[in-house]
Amino acid sequence: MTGRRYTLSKAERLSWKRYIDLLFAEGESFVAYPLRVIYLPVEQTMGVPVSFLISVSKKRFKRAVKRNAMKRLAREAFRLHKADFQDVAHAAGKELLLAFLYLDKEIATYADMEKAMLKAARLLREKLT
RNA sequence: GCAGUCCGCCAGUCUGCCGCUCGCCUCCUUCGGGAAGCGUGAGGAAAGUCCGGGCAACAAAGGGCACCAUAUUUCCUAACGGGAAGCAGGCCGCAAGGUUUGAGUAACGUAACAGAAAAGAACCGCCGGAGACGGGAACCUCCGGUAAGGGUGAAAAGGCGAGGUAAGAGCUCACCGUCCCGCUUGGCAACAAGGGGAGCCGUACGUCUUAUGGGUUGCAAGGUCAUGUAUAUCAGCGCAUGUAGGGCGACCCGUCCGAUGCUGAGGGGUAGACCGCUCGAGCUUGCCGGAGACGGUAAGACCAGAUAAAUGGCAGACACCCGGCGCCACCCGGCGCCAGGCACAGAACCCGGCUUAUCGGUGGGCUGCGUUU
Repeated sequence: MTGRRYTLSKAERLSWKRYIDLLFAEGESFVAYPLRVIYLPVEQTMGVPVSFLISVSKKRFKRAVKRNAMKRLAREAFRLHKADFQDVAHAAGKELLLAFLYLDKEIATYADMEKAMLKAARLLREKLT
């Protein structure tokens, strides 16, 4: 097998209430518009280098279809650039908990989302090194 | 052919790369899982959560009152406040057809503005009589009759014609309308048509009355397993001559109970996992019954089960729609190029409805108008 595999397993999706509470309580945040990123480096617990969640507020998109569309876009962007985040975590010697909150009130395109995700990875690298 | 109307159907398609859910199967495994292959994966409204059920937990002797909902007839259905076909009245349309209302009225209340008056109605008008003088007429005043006419209003005391009268009036008569009937015919029925009788006490809304129905909460229901931490309880050990402390007792003696520590067992239970969970008042096709909603029957297939919540992203091609330009054409229109658009909307326990949102495409029935034979 050559190159990276762009998969996204269940373990990489943050779903445990305990860790979500921990992340929102103790994590630090910055904005890579239209995303707000909340992050928290933790000791080896999850078994994967990076786990994440995406949230789109009901306030900004009333219809479930639009919320889902934004979450899918963000998820795709993360999936295709997951390696960047994994490198950061590896460099810091810890595991990363991440939350992406969508801030805009308008529907974004994939290109916008990809740009935001790359920016987020870059900023995160600066913060942790 | 154009315009309209009703009932249906569809809800972009294909290819490549990357990815997700669940199932089957093979292999690997540090038993957590991982890898390859095959299959599978949103709607007509999945929506709003407005009705009705199933299912679940809890509650519950029986009856009455109150509260809420419903209210023409027959049928359909598991059930419904839903649906089908009717009935009666109103409104819209040339028509096909659409739309809306529908238990009862004994009693009580309200009916703005306008108008004399909103229920036992005289403002104007019409008519008669009386009033000073021989009589008459007009005007005026008073008394009385009159609901035909005027005007107001959403609504004015059955309509219209004739007779009748001082003028009028169902006062009388014909027709129409209304109400009544142990009537006749048709219809399961609401009701319709006919016959006979009555000279004819309005309408809307609310209170009210009658009939029928209604226990509460919802799958975050409810159940199973249960790591870590703390802990009820029990056992053993330790601490005591059974200590500190407490009960009996006025007090002493006595007697009974008995912590705090450690180890183990262990009930409830948090995170989390699993069941509930998807085979069903189901779906597809055919046939039969029915005017229809719908019912019956035969065959076939298994058709989402996610859970910080899968069904997606990127690229390209085609189809469709709208706009612009060019060419062809008498017209309807056709072809090419360019740019843009391609709806409403995402299962969350499951069904039956209702309501609301929706770019567009398409099939059939019927109606009106036009044309041809």
